[in-house]
Amino acid sequence: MKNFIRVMKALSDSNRVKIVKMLQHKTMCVCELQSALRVAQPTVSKHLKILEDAGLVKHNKDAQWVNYYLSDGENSPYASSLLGNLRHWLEDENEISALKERLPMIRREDICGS
Amino acid sequence: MKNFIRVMKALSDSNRVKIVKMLQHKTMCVCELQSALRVAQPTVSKHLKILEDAGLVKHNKDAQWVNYYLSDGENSPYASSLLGNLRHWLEDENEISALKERLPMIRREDICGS
DNA sequence: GGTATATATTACCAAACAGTAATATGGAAC
DNA sequence: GTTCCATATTACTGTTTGGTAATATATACC
Repeated sequence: MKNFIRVMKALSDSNRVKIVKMLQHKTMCVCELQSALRVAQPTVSKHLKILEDAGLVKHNKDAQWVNYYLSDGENSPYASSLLGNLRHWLEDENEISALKERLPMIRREDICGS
Repeated sequence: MKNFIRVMKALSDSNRVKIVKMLQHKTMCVCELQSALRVAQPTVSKHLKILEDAGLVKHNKDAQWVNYYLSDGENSPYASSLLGNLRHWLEDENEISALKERLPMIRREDICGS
């Protein structure tokens, strides 16, 4: 039950859902996500922790950057199923497609290590 | 997006998930749900409103009782999908199976109109 | 009509949550 | 070493949420 609730809660916030939808297109570091969502950096870090605790995303370190990417959900059938559904869900939402269009312009080199 | 968030939020609370799992077995009125969950009556009513707003349950009136039952999710692909998954999800959880065992003993005649 | 009962609504409280600014951590580059 | 930069953590704030008690609504029964 707790794991199920964790996944549902993680997907109950629009900024976290946006993060998942963006990570469907590419692995992103924190500063790229921050730039895409236009929120403060600690806010992004906190959201990522919640998504990771729910088994929805993972990360690995690349020098000073931390790259986040979608989990395959191997450890949670709930995460796995929802991630699968989210591949096609919300594709037509303006909030999401607008983000998707901006994605190619959001590059680490232009934002962080300027 | 708003509808998706509404469904996720609705399923982010263990008492609401329990209500859904119980309604998989039978239509129930508020006082039966209250007795099963052991919470105050307004708490149940509030949870039911949240579930209904998300398109997960429906109700109809039967004299002074209000019977709640699972929606078929026709108005929300998210509700529909989650309700489908919840048919088999959480079946092995102690919290859920304990409730299920008590279900036959929870009868409107014994609780409300005593 | 009046009373009893099932449910919904309101008003309120404590806990959880999303957000921020300030600070700490840790690796890269010098 | 020191400095710089990306990220995480802490401390705090306003808002949301789950819970309750008290009250309102609506229907059944007399």
